Amino acid sequence: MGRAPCCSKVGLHRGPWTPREDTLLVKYIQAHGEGHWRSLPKKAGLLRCGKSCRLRWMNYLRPDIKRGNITPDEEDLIIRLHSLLGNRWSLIAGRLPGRTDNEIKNYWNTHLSKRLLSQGTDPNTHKKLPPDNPVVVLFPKKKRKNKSKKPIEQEKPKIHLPKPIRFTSSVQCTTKSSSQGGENGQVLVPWSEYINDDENRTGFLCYNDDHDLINSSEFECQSHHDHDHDHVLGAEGDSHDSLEKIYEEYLQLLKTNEDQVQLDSFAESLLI
DNA sequence: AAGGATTCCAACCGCGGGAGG
DNA sequence: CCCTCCCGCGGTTGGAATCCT
Repeated sequence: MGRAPCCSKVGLHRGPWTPREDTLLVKYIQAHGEGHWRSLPKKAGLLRCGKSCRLRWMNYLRPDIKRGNITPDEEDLIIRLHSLLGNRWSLIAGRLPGRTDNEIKNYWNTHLSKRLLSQGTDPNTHKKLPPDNPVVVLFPKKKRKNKSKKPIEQEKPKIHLPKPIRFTSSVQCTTKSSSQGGENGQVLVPWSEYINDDENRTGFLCYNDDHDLINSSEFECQSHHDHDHDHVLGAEGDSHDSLEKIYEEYLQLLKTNEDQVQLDSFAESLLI
């Protein structure tokens, strides 16, 4: 007998979220906090399943999401963490302030894996491909209907690490200065219009003409986050050093778990 | 300009694991 | 233990946007 679906699909909205749905979700979470996703939609007045609400919040509406291009430093860190951790996107995302696992996964699949291949590196093993034996990688051209589960998973080192820590972002604010209207017809909705914010946060949800959320990241550091990691992140504008420190921190963790960990040769070479 | 091909990413799906009864 | 519920994760998909011919 199969597992029951997470929620009844009958009568529930699917597909892209509307600004109104975003508003309802943000308001509810601000008032009641995250969690209890299963019951959240009903209480919030949303015709969505809990998973959909959670995903929308985690990947799009959270105030600490950093939107915009992945920087070269972030790319470098993603590649190096992927070489150590494999497709553990949530772990990788946990070390990239303001980035979500979904975003990193998408970026890897659409940009980084292809770039590694073009550079003659196997994106799965991070080893150099033999030049006389080019691997033909079949990127799915379009819409595979075959829903068969993933094939044999590649061997990856078992790494026992603490749960990833989400960093709240203190990202450079591109729209903060334009208090009511963004550029190019963007509509900036102050966060305070969505929520009763008693945490003294500032920022906006930024919608364009088509009501697409462009940016919701313009927040100062929030009160309830791990201050022990603030120094790791460092000050704004010091992202390169911060990312380096994060990577160093990972290496340190790996060193302390050497008896549990079988690193692949690439990771081992990094530890020397 | 048209329309087919490709890219990109938000959203969905199913599974596994932890917590609690 | 076993079962159920819930959450979070990683793989996959749909379709809008963009590119190409």
